[in-house]
Order: sequence, then structure tokens, then C-alpha cells
Amino acid sequence: MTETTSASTDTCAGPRPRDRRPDGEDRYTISEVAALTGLTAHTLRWYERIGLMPHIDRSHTGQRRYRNRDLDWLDLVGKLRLTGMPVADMVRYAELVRAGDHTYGERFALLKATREDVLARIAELQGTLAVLDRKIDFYADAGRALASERSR
Amino acid sequence: MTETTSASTDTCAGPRPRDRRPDGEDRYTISEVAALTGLTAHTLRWYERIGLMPHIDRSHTGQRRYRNRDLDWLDLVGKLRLTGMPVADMVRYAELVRAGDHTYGERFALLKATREDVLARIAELQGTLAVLDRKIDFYADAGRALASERSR
DNA sequence: CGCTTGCTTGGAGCGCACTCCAAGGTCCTA
DNA sequence: TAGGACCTTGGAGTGCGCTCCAAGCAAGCG
Repeated sequence: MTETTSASTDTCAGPRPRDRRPDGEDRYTISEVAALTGLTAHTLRWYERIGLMPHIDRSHTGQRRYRNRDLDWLDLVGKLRLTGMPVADMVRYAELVRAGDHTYGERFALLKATREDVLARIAELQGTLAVLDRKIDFYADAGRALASERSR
Repeated sequence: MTETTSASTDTCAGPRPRDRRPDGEDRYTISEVAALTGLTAHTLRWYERIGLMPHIDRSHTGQRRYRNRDLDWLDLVGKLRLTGMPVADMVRYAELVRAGDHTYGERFALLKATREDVLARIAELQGTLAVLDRKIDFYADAGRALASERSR
């Protein structure tokens, strides 16, 4: 069964066109990752504390050395954050990934549920857009009315 | 100038197909409004405290009696909330409405900026959707691989 | 009359997602 | 070898948007 899981670390994110170290030298300090992701170093450490990150390599003196796969994971986390998914749910997903291949089904279900949430949120936003456009038209008309009032 | 502002209370929300009292009798208790909007009575009182609501009528004993125009306003607030607009910004908008007709321009600008935000958020969500779909495909493929593994 | 239900107020408390602090160790450059 | 920038930790603090509490008033019912 293990041979079916060459991508078992869940790094199916596809090519990231981000600054990366040349081959093999993918070790970033926390402040480099902060610059690359837009998160603060505080937040990166906090993500680790709450179990949202996989194990992060350390230098011989204990400093974090992030790898490209960690950046990929942070990309995904950033996307999920945009959907409004609570951090606790992302931690749940991270736990499933750590737990191994037997959680594929559960991860799949979680992703599909999230997909539905995103579709619903897009629909909500489009409804809001409609309301906003009606109000904007109203104010545009009111502006024209005031203008013609003034010119009279 | 005032005759151009028959809709100056900003109630341009259009027809609301919600339960309403028959003509003229539009006085709702706080718990009725809570049921209609999905907000709690606590939240409705809090909205009032922070200046997010217009003045709400009171019964002879001091109890709140909401009117249809208040429900319309709460509809708008609900929509804006869906966009992620901070409550403080909505309060700002409410203040502009209370301040009178000379704030039309500012309200117009605020609405247009909000519209742009909504479009940006929709685009973000669609980007997230793309990532999600790629991962979902990955898991579907992995599922199929495992299934064929088992049947072999 | 007592009882229940619903409303009033100011203020305190909560959950989330960070955000920062203090005290100390390490790395780099001159 | 000194100085400053950067890193480490556990724990405390912050801002937002509610959410709830205590104490009390008013209305309706048997």
C-alpha cells in the first residue's frame, strides 16, 4: 500500500512560482518565511505551537529551518484562511495528514465540504454585490438629480 | 433641494419579501426582530449602543418597537457583514446617513470601495476554489489507486 | 395576589486569531 | 572580541464581535 503514496505528504500543491533556493538548498529562516508569506514570525511560531505545522527542521543550534514543502503547506493554509475556515479546522486537517494514509477518505470529505462552503460564500457575496449595485445606482441617480437641481 | 430627497433615509433597499405587519402596523418587539433577522436580542441592543442603528421607537413603557425601515436597515447591515466589513465601518456609514443629505458623496464613495472589496474577495475565493479542486482531484485519484490496489 | 414571561440597563466575560514581551542564546561583521 | 541583528521560549495582552449576567420593571393570567 505504501508504494501508492509517493505524494503521501499531501504536497500536491503544484508548482509554486515563488522565490526558492536553488536545488536542494531549501532551508529558510523564520524571517525569510515571514517575508515570503506575509505572516509574522510570531504567527509562524504560533501555528507550530497549535499543531498547524508539520515538524519543522532545526539548525544545530535549534533555530527553525523551513523547507519548500513547508512553504507549500503555508500556501494552502493561506488559501483556507481566505475561505474563513477556523484555525481549529485547519489543525484538524493537519492532524489527518500527520496520521497517515488511512485518513485519505476523511481528508477528501473535509475538502469537499470546504469546497461547498466556498461556493456558498461566493453566492452570498454575489447577492451582496447585487444589493450594493442597487444602492450605488440609487446614489448615482441622487447625484444627478442634485446636479440638475443646481444647474436649474 | 429637499424635494429631491424623498428617499433621504437611505431606504432604497427595494421590496423585502419578508413577513411584515399589514399596512401601517409595523411595530415589532425585539424578540420578533431577532426571529426575523437571525440576530440575538443581545446583538440588536449592542448594535444600538455602538451607534449602528438609527433611533428606535419605544412603547409607552420604554420597550423597543422596531419598524419596517429598521428591518430594511438590518438587512443591509447583514449583507455588509457578509462582506467582512468591520462593524466600525458600518457605524461610520450609519453616521453619514444620520448626518444628512450633504454626505451623499461620501456614502457613494464608501459603497463603491466596498463593491471593489467584494469583487476582490470573490476573486480570492475563486483562486481558493481552484486550489481546492486540484487537491480534490488528487485525493480522488489516490482513492482510485488504492481501490485498484485492493482489487489486484 | 402571586407567577411567568418578556423587556430594560450597564457592565463583565468569552472565543478567536493573533501579537507582543522578557530574558536569554546565537550569528555575522569589523 | 565587541556590537548589533536575529533567534529561542512560555506566557501574557489585544482587538473584535458578540454574549451573557444581575437586578429590576411591566404585562397577562388564574
